[in-house]
Amino acid sequence: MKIGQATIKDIARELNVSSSTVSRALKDYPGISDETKRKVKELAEKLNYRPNAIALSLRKSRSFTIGVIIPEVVHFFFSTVISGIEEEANSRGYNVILTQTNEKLGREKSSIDTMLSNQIDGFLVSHSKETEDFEHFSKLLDQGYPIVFFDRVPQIPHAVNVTVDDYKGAFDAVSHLIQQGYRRIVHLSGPKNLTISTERIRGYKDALMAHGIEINKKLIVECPLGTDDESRKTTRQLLESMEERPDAFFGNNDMAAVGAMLACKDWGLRVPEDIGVVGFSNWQFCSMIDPGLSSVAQPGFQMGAKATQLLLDIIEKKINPEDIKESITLPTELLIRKSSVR
Amino acid sequence: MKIGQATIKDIARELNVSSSTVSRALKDYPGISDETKRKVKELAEKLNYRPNAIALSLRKSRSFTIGVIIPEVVHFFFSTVISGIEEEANSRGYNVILTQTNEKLGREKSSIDTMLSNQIDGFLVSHSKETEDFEHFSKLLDQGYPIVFFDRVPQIPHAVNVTVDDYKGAFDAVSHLIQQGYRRIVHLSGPKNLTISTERIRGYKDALMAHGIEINKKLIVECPLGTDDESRKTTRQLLESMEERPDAFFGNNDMAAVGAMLACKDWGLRVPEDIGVVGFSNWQFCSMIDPGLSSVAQPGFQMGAKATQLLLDIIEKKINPEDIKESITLPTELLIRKSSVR
DNA sequence: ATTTTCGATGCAATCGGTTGCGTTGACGTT
DNA sequence: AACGTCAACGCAACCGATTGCATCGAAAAT
Repeated sequence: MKIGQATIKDIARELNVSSSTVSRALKDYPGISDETKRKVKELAEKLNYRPNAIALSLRKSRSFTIGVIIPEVVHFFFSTVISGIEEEANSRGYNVILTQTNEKLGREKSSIDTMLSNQIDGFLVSHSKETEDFEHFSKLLDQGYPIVFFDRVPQIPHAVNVTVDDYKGAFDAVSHLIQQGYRRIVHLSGPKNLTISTERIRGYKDALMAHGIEINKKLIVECPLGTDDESRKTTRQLLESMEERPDAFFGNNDMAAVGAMLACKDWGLRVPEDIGVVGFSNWQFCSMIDPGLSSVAQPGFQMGAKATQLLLDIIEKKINPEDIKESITLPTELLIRKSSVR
Repeated sequence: MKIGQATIKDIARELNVSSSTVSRALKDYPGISDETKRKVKELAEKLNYRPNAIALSLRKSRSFTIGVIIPEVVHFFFSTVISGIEEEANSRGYNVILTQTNEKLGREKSSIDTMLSNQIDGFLVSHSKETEDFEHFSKLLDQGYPIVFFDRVPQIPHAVNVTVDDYKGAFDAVSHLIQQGYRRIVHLSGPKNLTISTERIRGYKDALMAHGIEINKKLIVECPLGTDDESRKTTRQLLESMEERPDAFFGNNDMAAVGAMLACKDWGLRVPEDIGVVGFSNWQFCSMIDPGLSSVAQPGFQMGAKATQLLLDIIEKKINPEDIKESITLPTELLIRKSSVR
């Protein structure tokens, strides 16, 4: 494109050979004289020749591009995942095209459409909060398109999923709170239609049960947005309405945990003396706030890299998606800071 | 691609017409009978036909894809910009392909190469910290490729740049500190080869001078990494070594400001009573920490959207880059929180 | 009845690169 | 001299869609 991008034909014309010869010379095929190869390569260098990837894509029906569909870019965890994706894809010679759904199902579907038009070689998907029906994905899988889901994974049999160990992360976090002597532990949960949310709820419940603490459904409060403002309000209402006040908060994410922490401070409670708080994700700010926020670290970069690695292996037929029986689960790690230690 | 993506030829064969007829029927060209149009569209719908964007790109020498080159994805400000880019590009029918340089000049150059191979229609660039020579960009401009630079803009005459008003942001921040009675104000600056850094330094100096305070070069300390750890150490050293201690910190970014704040707390100083702190960027965590961090907000989303809008207008020849005389500057806004008010 | 007109459609080149197969000519062999 | 061998290269089809320029047949005009 543009004025002056040299093509194989330009080289061929200049050297009075056919374009096939140029093509073969550039790729060191046998059956081309060294002399010709030399001349072709020289001229290619001089003209600053760059193969046209579009033409190649058309011919090979391969674009060496993968499509990433993600709820939000401005999100510490997701941006970390993107970084991992970008690194791995780049090192294996693939491009990354990116769309964010802003949590809208409609944009998820239209993203798929434009990506299909662009002949991408495979999808990396973390679905939106609105997505409850996964047919638009299973249709793609049936048609044979490679897809790897990460973090927000759908309930589709035989889908290749990469997640972190949400269950164990939650279990560890809540166990830690219990060991520190907290008993009435609130879980500020995520939307119930997300597997990550239900897994964390499961971890929360199991940790309580493992320590002989009865589960009180009133202590599981949904914070669908996951913002600090939302959880701040929710927490205040909770403190106002409950006869016996909670003594700890386990947030589905760090923003929710911070919101709870701020609400408790507003209410005159001290963290960690009166209230223990643990978050999930280990966002950057956890170590910057006072007191430092304990949090369950999720390896976002590794998740992106691993998902990409799987996808490219599937695309390049190095592995068969049907051989992957269960979800890939990456370990989480509880990082203990001041907010939960008394 | 893949098994079963229908093409125009499939439709043509099935209907016993030529592919030209199908192409024209789909686009409602005159000269095709209504009957044929109906049949073609019906079958296209049934076969779930999607035009092959790759073939179109080859034919038109246009890919409807723009390339974004950015230092880091995991960065609140840049991810916000990406979000703006993605929104604007998407709404105008363009794809976004993304690469991060991780602040490496080499990756900046290789990104350009692969993007050129992929026939992208234009570039959006924020250059790396390593980049001090801009020839690889000016060469592209000479060849006629549309480029819009944002935030980290190069010193190339006639380049189209989108920045925020770094100078005024810094000027306002420092003026505010002075008004609050702080006098010995340290500036934790960014790398000197970035225009954004030098502009902020200029704003810092001018604010001091405007209030009749002498500039002390020892109070301008470079924090090239811009991490909280780095500035925490730098600040500690500063507190240890100076005979007359500073009473305020203006950070080149929020991380640096937080680092300073933490170091001061470690040192037994109170914020804002003993030390005033102002950051730059207004990251999410500014309102979550205690005390809340005053900061200069930069409109990242708007910057991304504006830069994309300009780029697409140049690509579509709606505007001529040469008509854009000066840099586009977006307003900054000082948000005052507790960290700088006594 | 012959010519003109025009609606409806097909042919073939094109974008840039790849690749199976055929062609050419120099050389060696019998 | 006649034939086989092989290195070196060209031809043309192909990937999917677009588009200027035929072409064809039937209705309208003469």
